[in-house]
Amino acid sequence: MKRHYWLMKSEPDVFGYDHLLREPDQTALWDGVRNYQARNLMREMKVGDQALFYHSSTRPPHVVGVMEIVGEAIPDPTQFDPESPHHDPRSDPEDPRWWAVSVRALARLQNIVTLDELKSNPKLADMRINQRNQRLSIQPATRAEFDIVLRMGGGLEKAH
DNA sequence: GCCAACGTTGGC
DNA sequence: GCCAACGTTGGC
Repeated sequence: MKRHYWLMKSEPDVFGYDHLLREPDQTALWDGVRNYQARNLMREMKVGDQALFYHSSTRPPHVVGVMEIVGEAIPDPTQFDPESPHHDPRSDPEDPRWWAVSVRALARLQNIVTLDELKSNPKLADMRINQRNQRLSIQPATRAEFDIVLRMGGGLEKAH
């Protein structure tokens, strides 16, 4: 079965790579996604897929590490939680609107790869983040792009 | 804090 | 179905 590759954004102040490392088993539900395109992409994810963890809304924006998809999409529980900032009162529990995958931290990059570096590498010109629709919080990547970013980051750190 | 890009909502 | 108004994202 073919493994697919992704880029997933999160604000480090809200939920960064360090937060993921502190979770039990370094595993968390990627909840709170409230964009249909991003949701649809999450529903395509399979166990074993890998994703770049991208820190947005920070200076400089950058790729920080790599995650593995360890659980396919389930209904995002935060949509039904009135206390959650992601609560969606219009979502029907019988037909949930929002879904979330489980991710596990694999390893940090030796060095972060900044958005500027992603932009200035001609081999990454086709990456979504360098194009229209760049704001999508979940983006597909090719294996080649994934590998290039890892190389730009000096490879992965040894397991934590 | 600004604002461009883009998505969603809802009146018509 | 159109599109204006409004909301969100996220780099700068």
